Amino acid sequence: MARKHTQPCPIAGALNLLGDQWTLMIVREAFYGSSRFGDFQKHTGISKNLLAERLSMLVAEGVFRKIDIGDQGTRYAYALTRKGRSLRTLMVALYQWGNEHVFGAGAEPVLLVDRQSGDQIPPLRLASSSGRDLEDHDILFRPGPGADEAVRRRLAKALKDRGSRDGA
Amino acid sequence: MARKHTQPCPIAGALNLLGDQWTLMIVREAFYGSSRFGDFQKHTGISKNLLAERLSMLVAEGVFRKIDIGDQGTRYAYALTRKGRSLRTLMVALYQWGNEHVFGAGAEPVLLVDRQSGDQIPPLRLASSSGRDLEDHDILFRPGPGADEAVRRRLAKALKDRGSRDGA
DNA sequence: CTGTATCCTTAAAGATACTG
DNA sequence: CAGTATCTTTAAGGATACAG
Repeated sequence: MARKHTQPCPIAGALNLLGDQWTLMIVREAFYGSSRFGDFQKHTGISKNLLAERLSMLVAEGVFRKIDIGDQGTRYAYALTRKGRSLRTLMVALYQWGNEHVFGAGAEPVLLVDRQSGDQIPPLRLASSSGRDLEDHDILFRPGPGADEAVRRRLAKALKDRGSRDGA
Repeated sequence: MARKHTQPCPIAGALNLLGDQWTLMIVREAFYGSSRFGDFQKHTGISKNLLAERLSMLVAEGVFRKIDIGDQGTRYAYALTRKGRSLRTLMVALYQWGNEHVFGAGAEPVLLVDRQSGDQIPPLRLASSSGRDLEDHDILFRPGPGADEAVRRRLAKALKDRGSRDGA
């Protein structure tokens, strides 16, 4: 990561934590059941240096917690916290996009299956509170309580740009 | 990007394209309505060098398409393709995770709102084909048609690891 | 306006060796 | 096993100038 984004933006904020080649690979491994330093290293191919730095960052950020599992402090386990487990949706979105658009139908490397039914998990569905399907056009970006002036201006301009685009 | 992942894995594949600090910021700008080189540059703060390289990569990968808008080939627009627009779900997952876990309730910089109802868009819901909510525990990772031997082995081990963890 | 070409600086990644 | 410490290499990022 060359530089951190400073804008108050959920995308920028999430990318500051997760936006590199390794972090989400480590999280993936955790979903696969890895919990030990060596497991993460072996399965991702990351160097020990980087892995140590990323894990401690993720622990500091509350995505993993580090658990001492005895043997006079020479063995530890890394487990996803609630915050880490809540990356589930993001991971599934990545799986589904990668399967469909990087590898394509018939070449999917990993399928997500519902344990109970054995059926494939259907694509994440973007829906309104009433359950209606939403397209790009239906999504509006509004400043939230954490927005600063710059974000407000940006979103106001976005509204205008998209308005004219949709009119064209 | 230091190195591309080589494993046949949807996460690795998606990360090869999107896993850096800038690419998804550019995509975000496109969702906000930007379409011009200068717009992307101004709103993200990326350097011209990098932006040119990223945009041409994204065009080559079919995420954007480049449109000549006259003026003897000195003006272009970049528009998301269907592949690019299908990043919508991933973007929403990032927005929602960033809002909730990076900024937190009451400090969300940008809210996603349904244009028709004006209501906030509810969290993406991970559900089975029958509509049942799915937790981490319910997701099984199965080798797909594009899996190689390494992936099959990895997933077999994951099944075992998670099995024993769930039993503990 | 939309880039390309260079150059320069910094930072990330990788290898190796070592420690509790 | 789970790291830390160092060193070297490589790549990414940024600035500036220039061109169609």
